[in-house]
Amino acid sequence: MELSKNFIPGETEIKWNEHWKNKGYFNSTPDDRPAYTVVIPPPNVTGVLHMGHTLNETVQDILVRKARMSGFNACWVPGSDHASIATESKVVQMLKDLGIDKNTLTREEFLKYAFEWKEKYGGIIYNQIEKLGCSVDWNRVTFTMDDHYYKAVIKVFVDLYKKGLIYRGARMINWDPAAKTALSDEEVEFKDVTGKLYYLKYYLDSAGVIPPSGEQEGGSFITIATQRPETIMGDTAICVNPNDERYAHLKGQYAFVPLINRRIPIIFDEYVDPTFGTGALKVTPAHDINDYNLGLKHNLEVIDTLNEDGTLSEAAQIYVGVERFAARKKIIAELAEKDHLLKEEEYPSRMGYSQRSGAVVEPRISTQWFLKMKEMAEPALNAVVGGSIKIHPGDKFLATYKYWLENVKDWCISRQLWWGQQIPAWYDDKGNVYVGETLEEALKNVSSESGVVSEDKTHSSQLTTHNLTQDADVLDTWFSSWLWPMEVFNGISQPDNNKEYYYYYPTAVLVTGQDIIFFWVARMIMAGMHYKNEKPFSDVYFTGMVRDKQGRKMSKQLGNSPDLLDLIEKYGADAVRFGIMISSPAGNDLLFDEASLEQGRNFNNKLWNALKLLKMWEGKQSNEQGIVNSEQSVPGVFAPSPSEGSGVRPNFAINWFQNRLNEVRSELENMYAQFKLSEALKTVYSLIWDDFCSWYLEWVKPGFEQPIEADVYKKTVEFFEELMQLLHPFMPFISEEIYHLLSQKEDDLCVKQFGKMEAADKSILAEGELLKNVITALRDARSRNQLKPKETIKLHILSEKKEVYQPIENILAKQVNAESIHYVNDAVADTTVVAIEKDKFYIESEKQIDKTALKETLLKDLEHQKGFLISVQKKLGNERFVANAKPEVIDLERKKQADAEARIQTIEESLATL
RNA sequence: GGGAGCAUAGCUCAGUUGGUUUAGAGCAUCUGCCUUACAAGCAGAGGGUCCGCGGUUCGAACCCGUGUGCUCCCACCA
Repeated sequence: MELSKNFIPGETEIKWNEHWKNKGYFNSTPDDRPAYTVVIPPPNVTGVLHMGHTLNETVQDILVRKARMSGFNACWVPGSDHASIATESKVVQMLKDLGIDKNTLTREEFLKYAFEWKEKYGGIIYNQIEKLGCSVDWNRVTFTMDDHYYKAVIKVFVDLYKKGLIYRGARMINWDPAAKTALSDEEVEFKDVTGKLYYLKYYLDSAGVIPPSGEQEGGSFITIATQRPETIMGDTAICVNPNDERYAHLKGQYAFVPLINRRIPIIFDEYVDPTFGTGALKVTPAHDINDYNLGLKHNLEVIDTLNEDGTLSEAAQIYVGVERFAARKKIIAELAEKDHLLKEEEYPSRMGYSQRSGAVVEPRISTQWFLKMKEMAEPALNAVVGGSIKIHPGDKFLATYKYWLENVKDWCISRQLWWGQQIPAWYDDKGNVYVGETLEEALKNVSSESGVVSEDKTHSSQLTTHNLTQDADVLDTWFSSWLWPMEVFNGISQPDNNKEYYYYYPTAVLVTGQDIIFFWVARMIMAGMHYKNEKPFSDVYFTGMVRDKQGRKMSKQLGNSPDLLDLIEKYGADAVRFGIMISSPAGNDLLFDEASLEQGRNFNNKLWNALKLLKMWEGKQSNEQGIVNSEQSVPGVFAPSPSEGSGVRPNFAINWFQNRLNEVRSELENMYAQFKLSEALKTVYSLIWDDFCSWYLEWVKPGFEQPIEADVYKKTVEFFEELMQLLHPFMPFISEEIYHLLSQKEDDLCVKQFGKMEAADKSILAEGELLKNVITALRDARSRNQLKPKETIKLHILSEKKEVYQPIENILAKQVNAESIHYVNDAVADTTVVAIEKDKFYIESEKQIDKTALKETLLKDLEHQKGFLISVQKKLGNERFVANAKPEVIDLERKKQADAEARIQTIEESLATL
């Protein structure tokens, strides 16, 4: 079989994706094995996967594949989120481009467009997930507006309403004037901005009757500082601190709102900070949460001067219909003109922006539906604080989580949109509310606007379904996503006798971004605790944010957000997965650089070439399995003395690598347990590249034109297979491909179970290290003496423990290109000497050696050793150290001392021979 | 304003309850190699006052205090 020069990912990926799918490997049904369930954080249905998703999905796939290969019934549920605001605004924009105004459509017409849009673009993310190699169960695809899911959301709403946890009321909420909907507190993002503080004159009504004219002179006034002069028309009071002597004389007085000359009272409240601004505050209950509270306390009128689209309303009297920020400019100009503007100054402040539309959020009083959070929060808090849900990495987020839940406010769950689950509440013309999963059911559950649920038969008998109108609003997207881990198994819609629900829930681990800890993670825990009295997942793994290599957030404007499919096209899915994982320290932000994908591609190539090497050997094996004696041994393969009794002769390289594998497998288990996936990948990478390719394969490599011993070949193939298995969760395609190319097989790697773990033999590993050190040191010496790789040397070893070197001398000779190895008892003249521990290696070559350079190297080493010896001696000379330190620590120090002394002696002797 | 976290090689990070050498890895850099798997490679090397200061300890990158500089989260001061 002819193998291509380099690994070609494209075809391989398609081939294995199809094969895996045909075999149904990733489809899960409950069985006797323990379940390992992961639910994907559902991406927006019409979105595309960005690098953050790529990281997320890769992490999940690694965990799921590892579990699948470790005896678990792995089930990874894919799906997508209807993302009400995001999708609706996209659809509205699409309609606009077609020349259609949403307002001219009926709800049904609009939803028809929206579903068409969803059908058209909803498949993109699924395609990307598949291309990336994600081993999800495609039979379980769930969308948050699927029929059963829709019903589940409605069911939960009705249930919580009946329990008195959901209520409707007029409150100050965050209003998005662009999307024209209410937002939850979490959907508002604050940014620092430099605003301006305007100092305005409010003339006092000393006489109590006559409104001052605009150009009034000499009249007394009170100065108010405000950032938002366009809201003055909504002012209904001026407030000062009762202890502020400057304003004590204003008790019972009134002032006039500039421009419109409305008369407002001056009130006193300790809320006002006398040291801030002028110590006097204008109170606008309709447009500021604090003012709203003050208004409630002092029974002030509420004048809403803004329309829902952010333009000034009729109530403003002036600039009606003008957009709020344009109105601000005009009002400032008019205030200045009419001598109401004393001064303006720069002022740093924070402004709230809508997470979705980017519009500046307007505090607004509005009637909305709310979920009481205190009751929901406590079990969710205990689940994490009590340790039954573990957050990774560490407990970096524990404090944040705890603080949020302890101070959580009620959740505004209604949205003035059409795309989503419509609130199952109906109203009659008397203001009564009927809540139920269906209209018929709702009729049985009438309640007054603010009242409690009652079974009022008189109402229901008089009313028919025609008299009622359903609430036009839909529910917040997160009010559906918080049921995700349950409802993907129909746990809410059909909880009874639901085998799957009991088998798969709670899920194993949730992998998500730390930015949605409140939106989603905390609320899923709430829903889980409330409806199943069981956590939704045992572990939460937070990935960091993906940034570009300069540390900037990825964004369309900057053009630094690469297209996933382009990257897969260019480097291959395995390389993309490798690249993003290798640069991804758990929980920290990741600086994305295409260079790491190149590294992944290069790694593919390395694997491919190792495969090619083995395929070359495959046809060239010696048949005398286990019979060849050491004198006739295949060059390059060391054949040590037969092990007692067995007749099978272990080979040092094989023995060493077997133990390296054992050692690394146990390290990997620890890393997986701690979700240190990036480190795990690094470990596998290094095991393959360094230990296997650079050392092991070179050690067992037969000489030119020589066959490889059949046993050795067989073992090497097994090692390679085992390495592919370790690599598989990270790089599924190439590992599966190589696994099949190595030998004919019936099974597939993606479902091959890991073998038993074996303990590693430390002494063999130590011997391997010694061998590597000797080889490296000798190569370094060669390099310093400018010996060409082809120039051979004669190696003389001066050691008290020949028996250590004899078994590995074949390997050693080959690795340092020595034509012979001799053991000596004295220094060899005119050679380069290398000292390792207590042993000396003399390199004899035809080339003249550079004594100066050699001397320099030895002196440098000597200096280092002496310095080290002093530090050790200092320690051991310290009585208190000897008295207090643990015996094993002292022994270690003594050994260090002895070693250092021996080495110093070796080096000095070597110097003497020069 | 409240809270959390970070600071180790040019860059990105490891460094397990304080003692396995005078601190490791990958990338980048430098040197030598077209060696019959791989130049997307091989071999080798250089590079660090573990942010500053103080303390605890026989012993500190690690624990404590303090200063400096970053990052994030939360919060209604006009």
